[in-house]
Amino acid sequence: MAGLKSSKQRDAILRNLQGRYDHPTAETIYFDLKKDFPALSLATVYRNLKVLESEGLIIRIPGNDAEHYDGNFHNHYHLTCRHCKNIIDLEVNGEEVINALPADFDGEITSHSLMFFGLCPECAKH
Amino acid sequence: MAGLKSSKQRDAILRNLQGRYDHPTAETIYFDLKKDFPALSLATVYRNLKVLESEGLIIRIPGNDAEHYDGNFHNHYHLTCRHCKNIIDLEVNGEEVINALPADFDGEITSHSLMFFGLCPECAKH
DNA sequence: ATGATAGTGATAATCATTATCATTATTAAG
DNA sequence: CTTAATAATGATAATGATTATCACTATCAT
Repeated sequence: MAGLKSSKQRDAILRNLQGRYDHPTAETIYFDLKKDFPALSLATVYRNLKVLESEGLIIRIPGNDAEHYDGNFHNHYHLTCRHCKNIIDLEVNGEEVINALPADFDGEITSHSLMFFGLCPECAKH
Repeated sequence: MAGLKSSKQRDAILRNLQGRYDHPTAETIYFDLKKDFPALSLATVYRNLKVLESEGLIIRIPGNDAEHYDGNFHNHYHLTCRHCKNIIDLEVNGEEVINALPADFDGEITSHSLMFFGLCPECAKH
């Protein structure tokens, strides 16, 4: 990888993200890792989230307030619930999403992110 | 509409957004409307973009830096180009996107936004 | 071992977005 | 046509997430 040296902090951030199924913000990860790395700096978390994202190891989910991150993106289809404001994972047939693109599109697609808006099953019950 | 009074500024913001096919930020709209409303405040633009969005008249496209807005969303499928950083519209078969949802999903979907990442046709040519 | 360079922690700086507030515009009712 | 209620505005201060900076440390190829 182009000019990247390994770092315990970066590894820990990636492992943290891969070991959970919610979509934390930089700050959430920061407080979480403070237990293992008391000297950890918030700036380091932000820095490495950017690096990990550009390496394609995690994805960024733009939220209303802060950026959220996801380290388990075999599927990255999300629903933001307008009631409880949570961002939940959705199972989606990715094949069909790709097929929705016109055949003559001549750009280059490396990934995609499908975001649904509405109510999560929990809130839909009222 | 619940407790909304009409305002020239809000109308102008909506018309501006509907009359263009790029995806401007609040600031871009602000400078654009300054010509017609010299006294316009940036806060007014931000305020009304929020109102218009919650009324479902425009959509918000989270960008890398600032929020972008779109007033022509018969389709709201976008590609963010990793090279030129532009956000361009894509023609997409929305039917197939909806079909990608599992039949037994019991939440409620009101809208969706499909974002592709990669290179726009222009940048793909190098 | 060592030199080159990427990474870190601390903190200041940035800057998009919000909140506040006195004033003005809009609207419905008398 | 007043008037009272309240939403909207413009100006600006405040907020808060993200970045930049910098002195120092860790990593790694040679």
